[in-house]
Amino acid sequence: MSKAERTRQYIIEKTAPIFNTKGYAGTSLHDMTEATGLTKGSIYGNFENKDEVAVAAFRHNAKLLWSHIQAEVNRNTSYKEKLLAYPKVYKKLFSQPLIIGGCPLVNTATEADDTHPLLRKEVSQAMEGWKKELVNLIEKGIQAGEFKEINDPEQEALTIIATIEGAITITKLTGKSNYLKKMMDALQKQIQALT
Amino acid sequence: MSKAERTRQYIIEKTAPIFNTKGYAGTSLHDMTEATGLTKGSIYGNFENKDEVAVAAFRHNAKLLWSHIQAEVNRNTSYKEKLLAYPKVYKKLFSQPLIIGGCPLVNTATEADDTHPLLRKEVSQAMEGWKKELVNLIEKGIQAGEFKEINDPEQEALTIIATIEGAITITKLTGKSNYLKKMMDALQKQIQALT
DNA sequence: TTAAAAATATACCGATTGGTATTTTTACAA
DNA sequence: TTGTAAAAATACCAATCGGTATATTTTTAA
Repeated sequence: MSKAERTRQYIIEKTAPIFNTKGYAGTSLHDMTEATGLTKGSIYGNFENKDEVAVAAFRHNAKLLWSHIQAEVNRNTSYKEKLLAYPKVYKKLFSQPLIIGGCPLVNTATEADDTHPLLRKEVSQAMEGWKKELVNLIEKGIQAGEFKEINDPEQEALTIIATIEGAITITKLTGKSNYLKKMMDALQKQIQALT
Repeated sequence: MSKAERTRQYIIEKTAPIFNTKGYAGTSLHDMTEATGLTKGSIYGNFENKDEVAVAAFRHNAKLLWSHIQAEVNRNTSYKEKLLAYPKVYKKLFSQPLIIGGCPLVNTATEADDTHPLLRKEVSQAMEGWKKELVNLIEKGIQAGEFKEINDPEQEALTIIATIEGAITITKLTGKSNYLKKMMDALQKQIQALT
């Protein structure tokens, strides 16, 4: 890895938490130089502009969260247990944050949808990927005879995502971790009901 | 209503949609003068600072949404139908937006949680109020014999809110209105299951 | 109708914004 | 070890940021 590649990675890692907490519009170049200890010249030597850093930072955050979830999903063999990995992971995610500032999908989605087409597309693709993964787990679960017949696996997948995303929003806002627990418990029951 | 009071109201009404789409950090004084046709001097003659306008704008948006929902809730007499008013209203809210920029609760919550204590408190109170209202409807429904015994009405209320908030986020992000329909259909089924 | 008060506009402030041209330093291959 | 290319720092830019003191206009009550 060349010096430039290392610096690029370093900038992404240091700025990613800031973009996730302050948002795209709320994060300034000054925030970025402060977090990295580098100068503007250095940052702009490695990135075209703020946009490019923001997109890279989002990808970094999303990848971090995704691999963390996948590790828990892959730990289980049954499709039911694989699905249950989601509420299990998210239940811990508030008290033991993997990524500071909350879920990058929710944060970036709400800010970028009206204002930042590039970032929006990025988040949208991640969201669709997540949905696809859940639909896949549900369909495989049906084929394996674990789940009963479900007319619309996509509906089920979307509802699971919505509950998780909504739960994170509510919990971060109110600061009440028992709210998160209650909602993830409800989600567990919902998944149990698929069998 | 004095001239000042009318202007104050005018500023709130004109800036509220902008704050809801661009966010607090993303809305500039220039945006505000442009939307109102007024000058900075005029705005600052009626408001202390940008914060005060932002809070007033949020309250305006939240009130607009709330009264719209309550109108639909109050149209029904049974508690089940009152609860079903929520998915019914939100199903329409994407194609026929009442407030441009989406749900002010989600938008403001995700931006303000880490950055704007004043606004955060405001949104948090609105969220708790919504939860309280749902818990109330569920408990009354149990008392009236419409719903079966539910150990934790708060859990049910929180999950309903999470599903709605998550659904809005996903739909606004992807732009797919059939996603919203599917999730609200699922929510309807969930409410039906309470009986 | 008029004069004081209230509301609005004008003109300005320093600080910060994102971004860049140029110089200096550092990395690295020969 | 040294020369050169790459990377980083410095110094700067115009534009915009939120905010304010002051001047002007418009309400509004007498």
